[in-house]
Amino acid sequence: MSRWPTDARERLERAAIELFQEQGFAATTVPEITARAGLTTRTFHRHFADKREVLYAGADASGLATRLIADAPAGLPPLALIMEGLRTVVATRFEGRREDLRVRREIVRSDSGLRERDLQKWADMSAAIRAGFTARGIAAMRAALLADTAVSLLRVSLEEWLDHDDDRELFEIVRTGLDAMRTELAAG
Amino acid sequence: MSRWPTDARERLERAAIELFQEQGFAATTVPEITARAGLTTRTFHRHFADKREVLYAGADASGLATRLIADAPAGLPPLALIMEGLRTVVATRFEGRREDLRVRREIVRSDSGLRERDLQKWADMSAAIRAGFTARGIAAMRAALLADTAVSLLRVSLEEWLDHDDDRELFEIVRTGLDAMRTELAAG
DNA sequence: CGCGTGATGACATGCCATGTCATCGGGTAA
DNA sequence: TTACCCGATGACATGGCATGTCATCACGCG
Repeated sequence: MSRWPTDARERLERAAIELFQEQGFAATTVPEITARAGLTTRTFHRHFADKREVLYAGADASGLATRLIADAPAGLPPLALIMEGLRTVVATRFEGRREDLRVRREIVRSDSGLRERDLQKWADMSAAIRAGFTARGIAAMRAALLADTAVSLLRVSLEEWLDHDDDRELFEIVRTGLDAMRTELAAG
Repeated sequence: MSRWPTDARERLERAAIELFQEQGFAATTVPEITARAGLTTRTFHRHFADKREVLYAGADASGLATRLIADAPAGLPPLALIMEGLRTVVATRFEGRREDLRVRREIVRSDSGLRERDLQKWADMSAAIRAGFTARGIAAMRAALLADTAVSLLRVSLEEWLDHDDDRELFEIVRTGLDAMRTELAAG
């Protein structure tokens, strides 16, 4: 055992999300969070770069994307790789967490700073995918377009999934989105 | 004539960008900017919501996108509308400003907060396009995917254009990008 | 000629983020 | 066992951003 309970980070995270739900993100101060967690402000910023980052603790979709691309069979075409990757991401990070994700989405929507941070996280994921593709020898611009397409597909599908309450599976929506893009681009 | 020179906003903008180039964004304080412009901090925040926003004064690509979609002929297919819109945006906002845009890009790249703000601006543009499409009767998810595709095309092409120094025109790169996406999606 | 209006200045405040140093328990090696 | 190092936290201080509030003052309008 350590001198302090070892779950400081988790306590801060729980306290923060509770307070965000109770009072809103902007109305919650860092001292309030640390008071509820029994810690100090300085310690909060040792665990999280800023007040927004606490909402993304343990997310790291970029790391997962990097691994999935690196581990994919060499011959797999990029688009197939993307769909396989999205299937895994959906299964491990989204499926079964719909209510939790709705709560988080409401908090993010309520604050402009959080919306910007959210965009940054998606951009990080896109950058990771792009890097994975360039590492596989795909040209820069093609890799960037593929990465953006993958992220857009996932993000738009996620919104659709959270908006509605039917029992469509998220990945099914992703596949529908891909078909939509296909016909859109083929037609023009 | 007014009591004060009427160009307060422009003076602030010029002073800010000068200082950002001289010392960097983070190292420049709002009082420094206002001192150079001969104004006060409070006045700065009357013209710009925050220190980052000064870099996007008079940009408003979202407004342009909204107008372009609203004014487009009713029968025009979405993808054709996008390419026509991108041609206009490129011509009126980007073409001929390559060096200026490179300077701004360097400033944005240097600061994480600015990178997030930049993403927000692109997201605003995507939202404007999406709204324009839904107003034309296109279903929500299809509109969102189209909007993201348009913005991604523009953004990736812009990066390519700024990265290189040949005399390829920006819109030519956009067209190449569209072709790349087409073959990508058709192949898989 | 007096008054409203709009832009600015002056002042104060709350909070975020961060640098620095002290403290203290636990693990490690001699 | 003991002495020492390490890592996590507390305590304190500081700089800067963003914003609320009220006063000031020229201009134009009736």
